[in-house]
Amino acid sequence: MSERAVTISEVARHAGVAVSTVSYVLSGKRAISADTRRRVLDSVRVLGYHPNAGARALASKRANVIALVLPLRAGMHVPVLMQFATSVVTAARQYDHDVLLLTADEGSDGLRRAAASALVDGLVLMDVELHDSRVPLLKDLAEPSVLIGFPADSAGLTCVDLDFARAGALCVEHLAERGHTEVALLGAPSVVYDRGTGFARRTREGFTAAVADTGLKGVALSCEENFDQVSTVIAELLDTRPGLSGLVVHNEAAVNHVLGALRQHGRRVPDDVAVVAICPDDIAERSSPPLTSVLIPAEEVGRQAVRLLMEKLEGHTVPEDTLLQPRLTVRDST
Amino acid sequence: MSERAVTISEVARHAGVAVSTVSYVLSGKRAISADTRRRVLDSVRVLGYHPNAGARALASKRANVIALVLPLRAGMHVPVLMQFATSVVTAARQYDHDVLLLTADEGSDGLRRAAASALVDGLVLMDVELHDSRVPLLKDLAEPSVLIGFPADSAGLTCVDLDFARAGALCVEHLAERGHTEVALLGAPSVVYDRGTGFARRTREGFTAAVADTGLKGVALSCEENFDQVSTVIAELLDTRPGLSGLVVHNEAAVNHVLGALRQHGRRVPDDVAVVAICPDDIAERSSPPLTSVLIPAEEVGRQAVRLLMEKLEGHTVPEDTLLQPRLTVRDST
DNA sequence: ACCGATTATCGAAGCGCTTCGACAGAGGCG
DNA sequence: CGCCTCTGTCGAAGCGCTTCGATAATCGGT
Repeated sequence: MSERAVTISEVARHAGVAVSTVSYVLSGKRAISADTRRRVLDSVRVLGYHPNAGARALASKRANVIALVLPLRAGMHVPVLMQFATSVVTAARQYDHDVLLLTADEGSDGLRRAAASALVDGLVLMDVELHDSRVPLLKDLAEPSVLIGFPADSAGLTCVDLDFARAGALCVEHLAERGHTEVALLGAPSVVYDRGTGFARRTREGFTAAVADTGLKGVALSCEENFDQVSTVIAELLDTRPGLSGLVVHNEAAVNHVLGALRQHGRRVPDDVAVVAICPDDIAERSSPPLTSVLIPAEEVGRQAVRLLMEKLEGHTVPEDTLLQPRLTVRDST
Repeated sequence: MSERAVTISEVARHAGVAVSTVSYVLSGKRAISADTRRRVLDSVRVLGYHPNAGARALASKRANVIALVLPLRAGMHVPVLMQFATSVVTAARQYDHDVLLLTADEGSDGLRRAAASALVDGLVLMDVELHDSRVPLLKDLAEPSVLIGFPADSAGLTCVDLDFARAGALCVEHLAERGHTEVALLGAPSVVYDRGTGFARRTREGFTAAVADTGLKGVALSCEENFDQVSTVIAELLDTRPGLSGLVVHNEAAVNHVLGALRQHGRRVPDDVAVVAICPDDIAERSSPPLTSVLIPAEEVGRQAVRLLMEKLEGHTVPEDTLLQPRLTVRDST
């Protein structure tokens, strides 16, 4: 156990200056002579001074903490969510902010509490539904917020996400270029569509529209996450659609089951059936064969979300919608 | 955007009492007449008062926030980590605390900063290695901490975890009871063992000891997480050990690959090979066939970690080691 | 050599809360 | 009835920091 915490006044005394001078050295909000600055910084180092977060928050009305609101809903792929979360934390630290983790079980009250108590300066919300109960609250809060994902009506909100519609279309276009004429989308579990989760629906819309545009035959299905169900769906698909030769899989948990089921049914990838996935690179690379895929740029999304939030905290206005363009990486499955 | 935040003095004025009286009503630290209490609570409700977290932290020297230190290392199964994290958050809220999320990229400095600035009152560390660089720092900090997992030398620390050695043994004993005479452990990726992650090694030790105790033949292998490598390992195993009929799998990401590989090699589960997994119930239940398994009681571990931390924050002494007993659920794979 | 502008620093007033000691008033006891 | 003990409430003193306005020192221009 170490001794009592060092305060700013001890630093001031040690450096032979006023408390306010130390504060200005640390914040850089007023000009300070090089000599004084050095003396102060030396004292800070020698004494091991760390500003008290509570005092700072009280005096400056800025906690330097943002909330990350992360409900963990059924059917969501947790590793991807954690990629977002990690990049939010990393980005926040670059702006000298910390991250408070809020989960689902308090519901919207958690947001209200954290905001009203000035625990946090702003909010990043993940796993946004089309009709998300947290959204009305956001407009009520004094604190700025950024959503990762789009609700049905995003007017007045700041939202960031991969352009999933475009991603879905991109997969279809790739298969079309490879000469496939009949394709299928295996999407999220049905519960995710039912809940109205934006990204799942938008991928499906992009897929469907692109199928129409390119003149292919195509069908979009939901896809559960256990092997037997995947195997059944694949069997049916192969059975009822003999012309089918291209598969788009937008379901991280099921993607390996899909490959397993194709193997089980004697289909080779990519010779008999081509597969494009929308999933993180590590999953695509680790599959057998490695999958052609559109990755979800979680790191970039998280970083942008934080950047936008920081802009809003500065009082700047920011674009409402930020859609990141998907990129397709060709591997061995198409 | 809502109006300026309500302060305690506005509540006091509204209720016709002193500021300190409001404080005592809210904290319950002094006796207050029923009548006054009611008036104050009414005013709190009417005005929508939320105490300012910074001011409270400054005056009381308690931030009511704990840090959750969660490095996301390669080879760790993220959904399981998130189960821990979620239960830590939920449990913390029950003690009226919030959770600050710290990740790896700041290293130990993040801990030091959060602790020294009084941002947090205590720490919960996850993903502990046998020789964890964060551990020496902990003994230096004034703030109490609890580890989820055990380092090599846990003396002076408070640690909670599933008794993985016992879990490994339990799986072997179950297979022995079922009459199997030759078994294998498929464990974590080799990088996890190399890093010296406690839970992987302890499971292996428990497995090995139990194999010796029960007089079975057995081998413990590490296990990578892509299908081809799993398939190769399984093939070798079946080839070189014709008597092998029991498998213990301690690798959430590989467990489905193991089943796929057995299927590929024409082995039926459980008729030809019995499989016991150490993994969350949802994975075990969703597999085909549903797996006999020992689950990792993430919710319980997280809850205990928080409970112990809160005890320490109260100044109580707590046991150094808390090992939760594993329980095996029999399903269709053995 | 003097004046106004500029630069560097200081002191003090809060930020909103908790907590300590003080103190009225009520109640119990001899 | 006086004294003492509780109860319930109040006022004030911080907690450690930021920020505002004031002031002293410095400087260039004439």
